Amino acid sequence: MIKSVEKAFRVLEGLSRADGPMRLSDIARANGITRSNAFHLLQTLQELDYVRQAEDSTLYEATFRSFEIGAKLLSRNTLVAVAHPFLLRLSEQVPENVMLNVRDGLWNVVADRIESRSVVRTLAYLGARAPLQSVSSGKVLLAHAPASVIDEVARSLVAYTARSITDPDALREQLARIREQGYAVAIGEVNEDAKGVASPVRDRHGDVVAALSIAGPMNRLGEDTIAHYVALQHDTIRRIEAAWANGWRGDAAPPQFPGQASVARPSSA
Amino acid sequence: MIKSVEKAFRVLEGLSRADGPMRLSDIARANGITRSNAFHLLQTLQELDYVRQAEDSTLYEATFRSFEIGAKLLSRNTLVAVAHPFLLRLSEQVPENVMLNVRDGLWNVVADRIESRSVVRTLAYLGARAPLQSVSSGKVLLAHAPASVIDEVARSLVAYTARSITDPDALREQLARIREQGYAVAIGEVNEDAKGVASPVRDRHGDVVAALSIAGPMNRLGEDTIAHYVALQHDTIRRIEAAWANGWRGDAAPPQFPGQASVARPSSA
DNA sequence: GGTAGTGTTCCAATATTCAGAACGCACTCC
DNA sequence: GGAGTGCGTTCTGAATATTGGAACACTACC
Repeated sequence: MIKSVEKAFRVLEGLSRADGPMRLSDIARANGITRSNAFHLLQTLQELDYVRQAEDSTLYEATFRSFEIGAKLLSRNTLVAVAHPFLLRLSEQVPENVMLNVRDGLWNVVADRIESRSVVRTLAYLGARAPLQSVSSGKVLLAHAPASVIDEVARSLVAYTARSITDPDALREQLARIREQGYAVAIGEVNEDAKGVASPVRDRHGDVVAALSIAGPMNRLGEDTIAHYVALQHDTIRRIEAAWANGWRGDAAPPQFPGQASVARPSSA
Repeated sequence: MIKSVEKAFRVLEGLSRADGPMRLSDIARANGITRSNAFHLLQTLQELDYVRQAEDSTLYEATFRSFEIGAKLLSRNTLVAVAHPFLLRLSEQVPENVMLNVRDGLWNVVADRIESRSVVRTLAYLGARAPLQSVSSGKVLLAHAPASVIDEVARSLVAYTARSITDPDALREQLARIREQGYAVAIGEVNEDAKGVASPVRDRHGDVVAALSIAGPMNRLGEDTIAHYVALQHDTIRRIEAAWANGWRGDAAPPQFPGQASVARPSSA
């Protein structure tokens, strides 16, 4: 573990989480490092363009460059591009957030999302992470994940709310049921008032690569509604899979500009 | 400039740009470092959860964690959240990509985007960066940026295509016109076949904080169409500004999970 | 079964990084 | 107005963290 690298990322993460530009001293304090150390780290991050000093001020803030790394990752994911219009269509038929989720290690990540037009809605920011076992889409992804992943999750179950699953066997049973019925439901396992339904999206080999989910406040998602949403999801997924299988290969590489994350050339060879 | 930090970011950027998992040796070569050095860097990034070894393989790939940093940045931007539904509405009236852009230093960044349903469309992945002077939204943002920013851009004009602006005075003139007429057009200045229109979005103080843009293939965007789109944009922007000014304060903080980018506590105080 | 390449481990040497002190500056509070 | 506090930044020397190279076990390919 290279220490300075760890510190740099911690500092950057801290800045991205802050709700405004931060002072050097506070950054140093928050990360338990000296001011001069923080200064060096920030200067480096600044040269790399991940951090900027707010205009004519000495405060530091994160730039959107870090967004670029992750976004590039997503744009490579042709599924997200293919699915987007279908999500839109689905979103028009449903007064809740519609999301496309992928598994990232032991996490559920929101890869795309259409916000509901309702005023009351659940939180679902793009890129949001949640433990696999605690959200509906995560359960779907987990149910179809390699055994090693399931084992690891089962080994480390923690309760986030009263409804969280904590018994490994109960989890495995639930996953089996999800595989059988083709969808998963999560009720207030992360957020007390939230409820969600999710169904698996498969690639042409039949492997589950994503989960389409609909989530909203508990009281709007009764049993009948859920059943209706599952039907809508399966219908949408059928279309997505067809469009994807139809050889849609994604856009060509986006244009590159100088200074934009260029690869260092090997100096010798 | 802390070298190990720089290398770490270069490696991560490289991985995010690659179109699949990479081998250690190739990573080392691509960054001009030794294998053992690359190994240490990757191991660190792995512990920090920015990099993962593809299942039962020795290949390395970037995780979506980097996406999280950037996404958090965006989610903090309440404008993006407020504007999203309005972008959707606009997108229904227009067969092109609809984008919300913000300025990040000297770059135009796509902060939100609704993809067009048309088959032929321009590239617009979320988080994409382009030089300010070369895209329509960037021109709008530049036109309303502090003088220091304009100066810096004017000082370093480079031609990306034949149509790129290279004369500083011409640029300033164009910016003045943009401020006057309330919108900007860019024609094939980045991508030969692409054309875009953009208009400024202001906060309650009247400062320009974003640009709403519509972009598509050249042949679909004639003069009349442009005029029509500008009208639609201004209409949409009026609604966005109203909704935003109406004290919409964004969602509460999203739930946090352990292990998720936790802040190191100061050890002493 | 040799050769070439790999990912990984180990070690020692030194270049790199860091803590601390020092400085000028902007504030605040008497 | 002047002492005092806390700031961002610079500098320096000490030492530690980082790095390159050699070595290893493995695999893949002739």
